[in-house]
Amino acid sequence: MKENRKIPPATVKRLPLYLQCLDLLNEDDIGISSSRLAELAKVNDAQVRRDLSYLGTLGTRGVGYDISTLRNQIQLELGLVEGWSAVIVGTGNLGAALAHYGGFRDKGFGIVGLFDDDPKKINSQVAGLVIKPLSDLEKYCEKFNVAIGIIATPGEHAQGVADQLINCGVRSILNFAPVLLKNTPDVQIRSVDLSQELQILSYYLDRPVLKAVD
Amino acid sequence: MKENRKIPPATVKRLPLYLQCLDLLNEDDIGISSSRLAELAKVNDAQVRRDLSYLGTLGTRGVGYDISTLRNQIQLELGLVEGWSAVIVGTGNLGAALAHYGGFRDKGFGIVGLFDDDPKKINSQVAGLVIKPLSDLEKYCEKFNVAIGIIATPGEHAQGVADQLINCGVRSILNFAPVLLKNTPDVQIRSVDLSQELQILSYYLDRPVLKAVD
DNA sequence: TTAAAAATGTAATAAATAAATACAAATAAT
DNA sequence: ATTATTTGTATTTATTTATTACATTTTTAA
Repeated sequence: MKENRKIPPATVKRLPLYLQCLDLLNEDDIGISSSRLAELAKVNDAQVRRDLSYLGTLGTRGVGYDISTLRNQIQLELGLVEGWSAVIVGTGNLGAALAHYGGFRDKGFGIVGLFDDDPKKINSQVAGLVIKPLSDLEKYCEKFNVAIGIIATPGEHAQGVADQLINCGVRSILNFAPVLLKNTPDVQIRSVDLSQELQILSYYLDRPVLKAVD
Repeated sequence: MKENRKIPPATVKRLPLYLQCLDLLNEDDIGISSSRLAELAKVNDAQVRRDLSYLGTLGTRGVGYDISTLRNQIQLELGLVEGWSAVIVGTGNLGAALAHYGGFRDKGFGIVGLFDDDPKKINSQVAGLVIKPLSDLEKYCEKFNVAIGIIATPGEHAQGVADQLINCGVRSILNFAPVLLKNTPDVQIRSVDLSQELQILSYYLDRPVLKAVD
């Protein structure tokens, strides 16, 4: 059980970034300073130290941080060592892209099931997994102790799918459908809306002076 | 030319959301109050009024907002009526998914080109578009006055592609590659890192009490 | 051995941002 | 004419985020 240290959301968001930056370093580097990491991540060096301090006392004064310790601690804090299982619901182009996406496995997530309700797709394979009907969802969730549901359905089915996932005990949802899902206590929902991202970009298109944040 | 009203980033981020909510309304509804819109978008009603006030005086006191006026003004402000052209670079699963994704066209963005440097892919078709080599990028950007570049390549090619896009006059980039792109003056870069999203979700997995923001 | 340089950890501060409150002004309904 | 509704916005409050500053620790080098 993790301690109940509360890490500010802005910091949580930067932790994966730091992890990414660490991967850019030479294999044989063993230490890194906050200022170097700050440079790679494009943030202030005090910010790096403050962020990392939430994970404990990881560095050595006058020396810096040990890279592998740092990597381990960030992974630990983010919960990347538990080997969470995930399912993908919706196997259109986006669902298929997500199923093929190697970045999930690299970070310790295992895609254990692909679901769709189109009879033409059921039993066909994508990324080495057989597409199953949604009626099999509960069975899978129990069998694999699925923690994360990834929704890649059309908007109109997303809420129904979310309800089913939650019903099967899934506590975290990554939603790619362009809808605002109802939020449920104790269920974490994160949405990525591709079209909204483009719309935001569009606002700044005319305005080279303004600075987009986030 | 748009006025130089500066809209707070948080508001800019909610505008596409309001647009999405308006699409949920009945065809024959003609008006909506800030409180109803707030309910749909799950924000405070004063927040809605404040956000909308950045676009001008759109509502009528005692009455509410005219839906079509609202929709038009938000679209105008976000620059969704200019019909921006976009290209997608990288035609793996994600690139293909993006090419097929209807949400872009719905919002007025036109995908005018698909690029890849894999000789096996060049000249094949995806979503009705012929995949072209990167060497054709400049020609396309001129011909279609491309404003937006969408990067869906592996991480290691992303920076090079970004440089090429910028070189061709593209001022806005939506990056799906898991790398932090160098930022260039007057170029807007927005990144969506699928794996990072999942990592953030993972942090909150154990901690049903904590609240994820953004 | 001592002093200087390098680097972390964190308290304190400052800045930025966002949300909520409150209410005058305008409109509609009765 | 009166009451209810609803916007627009000034003001306040709260929250979050980022920065500064510096004591502390370690290493290096004279």
